[in-house]
Amino acid sequence: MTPGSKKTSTLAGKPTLPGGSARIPLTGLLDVALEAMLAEFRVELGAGEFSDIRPTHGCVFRFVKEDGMRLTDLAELASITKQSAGEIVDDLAERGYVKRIPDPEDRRAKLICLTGRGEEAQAHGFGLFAAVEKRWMERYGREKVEALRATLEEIAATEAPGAVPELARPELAHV
Amino acid sequence: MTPGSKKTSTLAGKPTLPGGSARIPLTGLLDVALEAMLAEFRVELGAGEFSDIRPTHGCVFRFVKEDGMRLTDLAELASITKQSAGEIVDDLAERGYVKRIPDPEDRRAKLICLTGRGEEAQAHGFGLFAAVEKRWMERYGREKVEALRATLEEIAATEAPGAVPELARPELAHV
DNA sequence: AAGCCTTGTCAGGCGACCTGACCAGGGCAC
DNA sequence: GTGCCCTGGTCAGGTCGCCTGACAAGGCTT
Repeated sequence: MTPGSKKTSTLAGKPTLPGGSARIPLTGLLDVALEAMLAEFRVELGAGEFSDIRPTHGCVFRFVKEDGMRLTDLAELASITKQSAGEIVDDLAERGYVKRIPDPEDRRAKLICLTGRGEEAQAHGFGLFAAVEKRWMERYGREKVEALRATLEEIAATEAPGAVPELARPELAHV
Repeated sequence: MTPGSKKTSTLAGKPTLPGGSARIPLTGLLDVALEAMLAEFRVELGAGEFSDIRPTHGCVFRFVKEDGMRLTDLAELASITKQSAGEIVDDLAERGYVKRIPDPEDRRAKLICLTGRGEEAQAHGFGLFAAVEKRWMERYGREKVEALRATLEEIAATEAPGAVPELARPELAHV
């Protein structure tokens, strides 16, 4: 395995305990699955038109609202400081994926919005994620992957309702 | 959500697509579940006797073999460079969790071994992981968590057989 | 208008990785 | 045996993604 294949969230698991009867911690399994999926995603993202998008940029595409969002709110959602968020947004702005427009309601604030190219990139990335998931259904069975998703959706809605808003509000799930 | 609650693997998901019908990428769900579990683990680890163990150290406890392991092999398993692995091992050695003993078969090499305290820490961490999983069974239902584990074990055995050796060799699973 | 919160930026620092260069020891070919 | 190349580990230096601290500009309350 090549270094640079992205860090594995450490402390995440441990194969065998001296006794021999050990189960691998669930965290280790989640980590392996996550990294494997992300690896496929990154390969495809890197091969396409939007290859200058780095993992760090993800928080913007992941959380920014359609009609723009303040830096402070973005930082809050992404669980990073506003300084870090600002840096990421700067970078994405230089690359033409987002722009800052003045917030009409507060002259201190700016709304971070995707540009046209930004929306293309978002849709592209989203499509890649869907493609990877489809491939995994073929690889492991549709039912298994769907059951996996269902359980994880329940967990995510409980553990991080802020990060997955529509799961926390079921009435929006069938729009 | 406080910054410092550990980075969320970015690029991992995105709630709603302009259209509205979006599914959150599986990566985003895996990420939320993983981070939530690790958060519980870290709180408990930080509260106990082994609070000086940092996430980075995990790769050692996760991968080191009972009878020792060469740095190069550890680095390979953990998907990091041997330089990075060396730094981590240094740190853990200063804290008394591992020691390097000369490899009898190759005078260039040293075997990285857990000390007594290291083994205690490993067992402790392992116990914490089991406790978190048990709590999740109570929270989400035993069957769901077990199904989750079963699917993830299959995925892990396929995607990263090296990192989860005994899953890749089913004959060892029932020792 | 005074004082106190916010919004976002500037400056500086740190941890966890990386690449490149290197030495000591091993494993051949000859 | 003596070159010669390969491998295990270390030293040096750099990058990236995040952090804390300090602060100016604008809003809100009294």
